[in-house]
Amino acid sequence: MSGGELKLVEAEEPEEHDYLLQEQVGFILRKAHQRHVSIFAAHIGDLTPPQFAALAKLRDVGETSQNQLGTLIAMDAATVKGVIDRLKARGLVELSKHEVDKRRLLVNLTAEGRDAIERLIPLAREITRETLAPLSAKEIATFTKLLAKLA
Amino acid sequence: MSGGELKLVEAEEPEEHDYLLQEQVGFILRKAHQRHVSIFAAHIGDLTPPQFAALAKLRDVGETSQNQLGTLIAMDAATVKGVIDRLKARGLVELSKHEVDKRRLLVNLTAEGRDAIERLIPLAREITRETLAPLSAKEIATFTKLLAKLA
DNA sequence: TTGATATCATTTGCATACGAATGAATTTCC
DNA sequence: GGAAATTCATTCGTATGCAAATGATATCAA
Repeated sequence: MSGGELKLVEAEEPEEHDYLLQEQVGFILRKAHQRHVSIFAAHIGDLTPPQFAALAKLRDVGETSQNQLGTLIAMDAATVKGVIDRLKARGLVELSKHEVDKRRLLVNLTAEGRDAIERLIPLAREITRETLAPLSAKEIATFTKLLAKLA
Repeated sequence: MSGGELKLVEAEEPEEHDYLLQEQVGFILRKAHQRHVSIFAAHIGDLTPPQFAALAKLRDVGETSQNQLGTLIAMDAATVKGVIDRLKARGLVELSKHEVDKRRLLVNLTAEGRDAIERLIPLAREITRETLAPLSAKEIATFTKLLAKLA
């Protein structure tokens, strides 16, 4: 009977597993993110992706509260504080108190910060290009659309 | 002349930017990863994704050196050390010295670690399912294939 | 065989990332 | 108006993640 034979074959490969880490989205997502960060670092060595995100968003929206900025770039309050502290220490952003709502800490680009982000944006375009380089133009469109659905 | 009118319209929207952070792969990749980690934590609260990855891979390959394990789960030597230290402190893995090559530190699951990973794998399946829930079956196949190309 | 290289692991330093606790200020609602 | 709930920000603790330096061991090659 084939049932008996199958059992014999299985006994010869007891290490067969039905759960493969390499196939789980979470694991691949983590690796893809790692690769992107590595590409980023190769092009922009003196700024991290979160720091760049903060500057780029401030360029978009102008002065905002630290918390609001955090929401816009998907960082919780504790994380965004550290990022802004470091940008402030480097003179790329400046902080001020909100006149009306005394809880709020306003963040804005300095002249130097504005120069920096304008200078870095072409490099950021290249980083995006290089990150997506393994895909064709059509695949890029598909991938970006699906990824956005998951984010 | 329409050229003049266009200039006027542009002058009314001086904040127009040609670089949008929300559209960059790196930024969306980071958000998608964040969402996955959040889903993971909701299902498996007492283990992080990297810790789970280490256990799952040890289940796959059996005893290996710490460095080799790091390669298999995409972690550098410094990071994997911290992960293994914590798993060892919780009794889920055990360490031993390689008999021949004295540089190597062998890592293996304990009985408790094996029980834990077997128990967690069904939850991990559900985590993968929930992470991909915004996509249809066909989209999942496409997305996974493209994501793997980027990782 | 020995000197140069390479590999394995550890440590240090820095930068996210987030939960939880805290305090200050504001808003809501009765 | 005032208590309760909410919002903004900070701090603490824990856990990745990686570069760089270091030390121990192993391998390679002249």
